[in-house]
Amino acid sequence: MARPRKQDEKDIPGLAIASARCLLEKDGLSGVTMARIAAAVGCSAPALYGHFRNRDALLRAVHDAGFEQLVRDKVAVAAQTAGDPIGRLREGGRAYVAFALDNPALYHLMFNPPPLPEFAGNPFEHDAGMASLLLLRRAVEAAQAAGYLPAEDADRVAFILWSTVHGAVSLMLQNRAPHPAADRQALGWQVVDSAISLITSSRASGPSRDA
Amino acid sequence: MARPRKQDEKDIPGLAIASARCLLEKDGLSGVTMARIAAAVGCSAPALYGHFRNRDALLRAVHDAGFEQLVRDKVAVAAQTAGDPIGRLREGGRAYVAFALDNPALYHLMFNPPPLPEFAGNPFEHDAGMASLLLLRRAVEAAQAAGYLPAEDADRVAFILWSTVHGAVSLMLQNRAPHPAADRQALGWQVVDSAISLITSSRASGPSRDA
DNA sequence: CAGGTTAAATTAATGACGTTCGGTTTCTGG
DNA sequence: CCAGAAACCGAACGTCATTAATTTAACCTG
Repeated sequence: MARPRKQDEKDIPGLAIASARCLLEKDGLSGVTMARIAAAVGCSAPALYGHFRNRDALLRAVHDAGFEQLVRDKVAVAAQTAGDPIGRLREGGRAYVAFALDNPALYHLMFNPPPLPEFAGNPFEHDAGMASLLLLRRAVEAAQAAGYLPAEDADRVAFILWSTVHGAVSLMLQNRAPHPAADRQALGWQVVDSAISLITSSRASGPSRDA
Repeated sequence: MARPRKQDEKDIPGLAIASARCLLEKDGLSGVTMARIAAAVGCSAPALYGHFRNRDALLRAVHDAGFEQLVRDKVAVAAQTAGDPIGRLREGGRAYVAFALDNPALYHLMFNPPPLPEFAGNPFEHDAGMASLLLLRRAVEAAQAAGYLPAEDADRVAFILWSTVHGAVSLMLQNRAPHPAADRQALGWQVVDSAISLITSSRASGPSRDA
């Protein structure tokens, strides 16, 4: 019972991430213990330390895997909305809402990641979440090419759109939306539409901000 | 060394909440341990259990205290903006941004509260956060009385405004805003102004949503 | 004012968890 | 076939939240 035979090799990193994600949705973050992950993988807890520096690093890997799936979802939407920048923004936003509502605990982890001292110096470079912002910025730039918000900074517009939708699903996942029992997806879609109206209403008149 | 003399009585609940809040901003959530809180209060760790059911309950008290301060801040703003609904929304939003940026760890706790099984059945009734939403809704209703967004549901508009600003400060506090080194307060104010433009741009034409 | 009950702490103990250590088995390169 | 590296396990350690047993002060009740 030490090193396994080659035929018995297991993909411990992959299984650990998948098991942790499963435990996360089932029992919440505090239910994700090294011992339980190991039991689900079929190894001992110390074996996980051969593949992840510590528990936070494993959770960070789950976090990254979540963003990778989110990016995949958004790329799939983008492929179906070529030539329609506003439609792409709308469908991308709806995919985002669906992802958050389908994976609430994972979404929570993605936006409340464990602090990683090794990356503290430059979180921007190592954060998988920024890839998803890049996709959004490209969609905003496409909308600008179609005549919307011509004078605005695409990064800033993308940030505001992301803020609105992220804020809404965050509040919904904590039962802080009005009428908590009501249909969450419908509310999420309304928020997406309101955010997009910030852009669509701009074609006739310039933005009305004053800062 | 058991029960203290009356002259030595301490306000353990109050001191514990204040100490926990101080530790929270200094060392993060994982630095807030019962032993450290007790040391700061000047008592032993088990003594805290006479005033709080467990650590989560103590953190929930910190969470509630944070919302109480936030509401105080917003009430102070409201007192200075009587008769100017749009100005009240703008200044209220700026006060919100300032609170979040001044108390980042507390803000994080307020919007990622520990799960309380005893209140799981009806979080709406027991959540101090909802009081702050009520203030916002009143401001929206005042704006509607002044002719903005006449046909919209005030709850829904308030939720969207809150979502936008909350989402933006949440992302900023995690270094997920563009240009992370730039002035955060300025970006927060821009977001507030953009959100308010959703309302101000509505007086001429109705909302352009389609859901 | 004596004596018993309650209240509010204390120290000690328990149990779960993350993590490290030492040893054992298997793989790999010569 | 053999040395060394790699991968894993069981046991052990330290920290932390929480509970148990105990002590002392305050509060009645006569």
